[in-house]
Amino acid sequence: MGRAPCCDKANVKKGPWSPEEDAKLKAYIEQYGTGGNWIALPQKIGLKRCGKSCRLRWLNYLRPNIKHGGFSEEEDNIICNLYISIGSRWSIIAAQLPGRTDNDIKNYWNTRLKKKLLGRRKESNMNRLSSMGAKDANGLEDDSYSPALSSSALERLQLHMQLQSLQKPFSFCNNPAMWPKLHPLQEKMIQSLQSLNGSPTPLWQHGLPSPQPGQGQKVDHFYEPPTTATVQEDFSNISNPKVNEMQNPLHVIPPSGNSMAFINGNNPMDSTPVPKADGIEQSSAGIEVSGFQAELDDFLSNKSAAFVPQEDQMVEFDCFREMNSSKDNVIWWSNYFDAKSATSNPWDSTSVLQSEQMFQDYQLGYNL
DNA sequence: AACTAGATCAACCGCATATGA
DNA sequence: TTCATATGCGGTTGATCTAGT
Repeated sequence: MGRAPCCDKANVKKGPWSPEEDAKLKAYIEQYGTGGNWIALPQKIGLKRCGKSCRLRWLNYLRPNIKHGGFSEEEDNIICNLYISIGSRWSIIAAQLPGRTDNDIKNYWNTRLKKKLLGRRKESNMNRLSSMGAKDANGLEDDSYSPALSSSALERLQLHMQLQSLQKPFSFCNNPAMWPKLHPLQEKMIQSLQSLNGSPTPLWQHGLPSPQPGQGQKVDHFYEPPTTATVQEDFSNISNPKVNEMQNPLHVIPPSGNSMAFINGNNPMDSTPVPKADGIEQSSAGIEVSGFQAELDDFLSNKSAAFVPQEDQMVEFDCFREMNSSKDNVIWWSNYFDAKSATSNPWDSTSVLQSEQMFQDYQLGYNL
């Protein structure tokens, strides 16, 4: 027994909207609003459309102040930074870009920005490889080790970054007043973990920017570039989920639905063969690690320039430089929550979730 | 001019979550 | 608390456009 359809598929028109349909929907909503019921809306208007389709059409195309195309470099930068930080959570990303819809951003990322990133990466690696003779240590021309930062590697890199941000779970927010309150039991657990770690620093403040003089001031960075050592530590931790979980319970916080697949112990670096993606699959975890590690080292040798760019480290992963990335460009993040009011408008239903949803995610982790 | 491949983007689909009875 | 329904979201599809041959 499947789920009941949201509408009578047989009597519902699909495909592109006609100008007449657009006009009807727009006029009705502007006059009466949605009435809080999208499903009933098409009947009221006399449209042979599914309610979901009406909603989508309104949100993505008809509502006021929608911008299409012509993404600015600043917007590119925000999208890239956010994607790397939180993954494909388009609604949250869209909430930071007034007038942009999640669908638009998603399309833009998938069709252009991603290629821009990967393409630049490929170019730079090709250059490097050609200078190295394009052969590995064994003298083999190894197709399986793509000179480009493959999408899977990028994904894993993203996972790593998410992992890092989980180890520093609130590094996105520089204002302690906004840090969520922990359950007393959780605080106790963290205290005991601190004593386990022998760390005098509150665990969850590791990696947080140093306290700034005065709350609400702009911060220079929100992301502490991982060192190779910390990366290796991460993966060694991952390879032992139990220990990992004990040492760092925050690893179990899922930042998004489509990532952190190793939460249940299915970490990407264990010996289980991973699906082949972009020719990077290796039969042995060691090779997999070394391949990815090489990419990761390579990337990290640039000190995650996207976040804390340094002149001499921006040669390869320089897409962010192209987008005028600088430490100033990540300031928006410190104002993430303040931006909510600025970017919300009565028509922008997607803005509503924003920070609440992010906190829900983290709270979910705490509730585990 | 005709064809093809790749790029783009609007729209659909199914799932997860929220909400209310 | 449970269940049904509505909503929101991200992934995917397919029609259309564009550039190259």
